[in-house]
Amino acid sequence: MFASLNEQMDVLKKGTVEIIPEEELIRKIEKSIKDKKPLNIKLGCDPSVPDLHIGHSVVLNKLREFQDLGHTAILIVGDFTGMIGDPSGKKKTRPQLTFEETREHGKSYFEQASKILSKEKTKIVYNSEWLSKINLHDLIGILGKFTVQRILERDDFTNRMREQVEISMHELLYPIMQGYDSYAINADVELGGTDQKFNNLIGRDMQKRFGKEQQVVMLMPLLEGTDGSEKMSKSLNNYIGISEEPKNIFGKTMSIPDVLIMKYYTLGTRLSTKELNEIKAELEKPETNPRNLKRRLGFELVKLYYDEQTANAAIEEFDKIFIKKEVPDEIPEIIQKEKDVKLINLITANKLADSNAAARRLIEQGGVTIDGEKVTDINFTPSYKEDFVLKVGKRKFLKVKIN
RNA sequence: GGGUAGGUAGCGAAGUGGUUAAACGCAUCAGACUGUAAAUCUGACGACUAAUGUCUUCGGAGGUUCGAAUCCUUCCCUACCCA
Repeated sequence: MFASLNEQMDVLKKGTVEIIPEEELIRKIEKSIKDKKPLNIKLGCDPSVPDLHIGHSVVLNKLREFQDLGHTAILIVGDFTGMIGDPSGKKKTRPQLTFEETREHGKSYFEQASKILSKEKTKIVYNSEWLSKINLHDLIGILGKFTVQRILERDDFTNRMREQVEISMHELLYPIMQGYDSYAINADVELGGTDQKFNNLIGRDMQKRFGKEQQVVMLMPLLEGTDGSEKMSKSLNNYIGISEEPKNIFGKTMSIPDVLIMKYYTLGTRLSTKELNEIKAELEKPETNPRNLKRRLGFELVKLYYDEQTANAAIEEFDKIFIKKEVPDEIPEIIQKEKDVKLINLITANKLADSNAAARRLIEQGGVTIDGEKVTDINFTPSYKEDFVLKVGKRKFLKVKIN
């Protein structure tokens, strides 16, 4: 029923940065094959994030691969820890969420994650189940097993100390609580991004200190966003959301720098090692135009979250707008009744620009066309005699109908 | 509780009485080019206005002044040192 050790390790090591310790994972898998018992794979999800993006998909894809190998995914919704906020990679204290908010986000996280995970093989638990039951007495017992130095060791805290940025008391507890989760659910393996190394290792410590078998920590790389430098995140607006419209998933993929193509293939899709090697070879050929591989990447991503047909349609639309510079098939329409509205006001009223000043700037800079004709007069008023297509900037279209 | 340094546009960071809607960098947007929402180059980047111009903004509130991000009073917030 389980794949062989080598097959499993091949899949699991794909794209993975670090396995701590690898021998222990091998041992666990051997034992699982022998006893026909799946491993518990823990993934903590952060309910402060309402929308999942390709960056989150990196660990989720790995978790899916574990599932495909027969193991059990345990998704821990950090509804309790979410009230603290993970200090990982943060320069500031996070805003604290209420319990209700974390619950809601947790639900939506699971719904979105289901696009990647196999629902039947996913156990979903909320860490408030056990964390809310810990009283101060228990907490003192747990805290006594760790030292201040051990907690302050982590980079984020060290940096914040150095840069004189505040650290709130409750943030120190975050790794402890997350580590306690591993103990509570008997995790065999904990998956996480490399920024989770510290937290995940505390989980290992925690299990050891309470006399349990220790989890193996598996770390996945962090995926850079479409800007090519920063980690993908919603706040930096360099993300590709997995629930976004197909044309946006595709378009945003086309905007990643060429150097990231291979990384996105490896971490964002679930192509096999063999397929990845083929793409890599192709990419390295001097006669290859990277654009074509980026197109295929965009196709694969849309296919993953929608289907093949939608993916093809997304390519077509992209070509139409950006290569042939034509008008897409489906664009928003309005019916314009008033006849003496100036173009500037028409643009602002339909939210194609934030303010009249912005609309004026767009016209001045040559970013506005009517039926393909560039408009440069900022005082222009359309005649409103027949329907026309208004294009503002690179990708905002509006069909104005006269009734 | 005492002391010190701070809080400036989406972010970072200049500016310490008037030519400051506020340098510069990043981000963003537009144009040119192309292999594309890549790269590069050019430009724009508070709001209203056809324009001259007007209004709002430098943690909050009040004040001094012809004139304040800049001076005074008071309040709020943060870091560091001492206790």
